[in-house]
Amino acid sequence: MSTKLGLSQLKAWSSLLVGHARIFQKIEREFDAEKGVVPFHWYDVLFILNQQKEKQMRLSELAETIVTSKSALTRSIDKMEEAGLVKKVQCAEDKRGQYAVMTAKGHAALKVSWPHYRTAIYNHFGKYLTGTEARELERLLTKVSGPQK
Amino acid sequence: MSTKLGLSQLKAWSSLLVGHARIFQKIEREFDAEKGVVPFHWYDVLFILNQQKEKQMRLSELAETIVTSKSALTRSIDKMEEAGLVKKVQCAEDKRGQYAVMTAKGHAALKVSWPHYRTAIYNHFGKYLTGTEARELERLLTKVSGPQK
DNA sequence: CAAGATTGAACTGTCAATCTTT
DNA sequence: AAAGATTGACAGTTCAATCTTG
Repeated sequence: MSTKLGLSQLKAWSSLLVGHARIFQKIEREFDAEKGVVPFHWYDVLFILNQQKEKQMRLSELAETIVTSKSALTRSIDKMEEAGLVKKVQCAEDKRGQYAVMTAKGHAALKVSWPHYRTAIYNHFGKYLTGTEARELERLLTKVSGPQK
Repeated sequence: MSTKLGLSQLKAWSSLLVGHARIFQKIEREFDAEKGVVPFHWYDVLFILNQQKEKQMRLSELAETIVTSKSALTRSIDKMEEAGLVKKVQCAEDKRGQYAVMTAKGHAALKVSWPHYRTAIYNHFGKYLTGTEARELERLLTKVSGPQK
C-alpha cells in the first residue's frame, strides 16, 4: 500500500483538524446556560430517532449512526432515560437487543433545542458558504470519509 | 442577526460531523498497540513545537494554536513532561508564563511517529482526494471556520 | 463461539476557584 | 483588576471483562 501523501492533502487534513475544532468550540460555548437546550450528543440521538418510523432504533445501530462506541452510547442513553427523553425497550424478536424509543418529552426537547442549534450552526458555519460551496463541501467530506464500514 | 440556514448548508454541516468522526475513528483505531507512536494530541504539540525556532512556545499560545483549553493543555503537558518529551521552563521576562520546550526525546518521538501518521492520514483521508480537490477542501474548511478570534 | 449490551476501573477533559504576577 | 497557569471536584469516555441470548 502506497503512502504518497501530497502537500495539498496534508494541508487539507490540517484544515479539517483546526476547522472542526474551532467551529465546535464556538458552538458549544453558546449553550452553556441555555434552558431546555439539550447537549449536542443528546440532540444527535433525538435527531436520528426522530427520522425513524416508530421513533426508535436498536442501540448498536444507533451507535454506528452517530459514530460512537457501544459503551459510550449505553451511558448516554441511560442519562437520557433518567431525564425522561427516551426509554429503553427490550427487543421482541431478539432478546439480546434493546430499542431506544423517543418519548413525548424527548420530542419536545428536540423542538425546543432546534432553533438554538439552527442559529448557532448558521452563525458559526452556514453563513460563510454559498449554496454551491456548501454542496461542494458536502461532496468532498463525504468522499473523503471513505466507503462505509 | 439572520438565521437563514439553507438545506445545502445543513447537509454540509452534517457531513462535517459524520466525516470528521469517521475518519478519526479509523485513524485512532490503528495506533492502539503501536510502539513509540505518541497519541494524537501529543503529536500535535510536538509538531507545533518543532516548527518554532528554539523548539518552544508559551503554554497559552500553544493552547490557542492547537485549539484546546488552558487547563487541558496544562494536563497534557504535565503528562508529556513525565514521559520526557517536553520540559517546562519559566519565562524570564514574564514570571507568570511557562514555556513548553521540546526535548531530544520529544524530537525522536516525533520522528518515529510521523511515518505512521502519514500512512494513516493517506489511507483514511488523502487517497480519496485529487490535488485540486484537496486544495478546494482546504479553502472551504478555512473559509467556514471563520475569522480568527 | 459470536453478537448485543452493560459494568468497573482507570483515564481524560471541563468548570470554576485559586494563586501569582502584571 | 486582568492575564498566565494550575488545581480539585466532577462528568464523560475508554478498555477489557462479563453476562445473556443466538
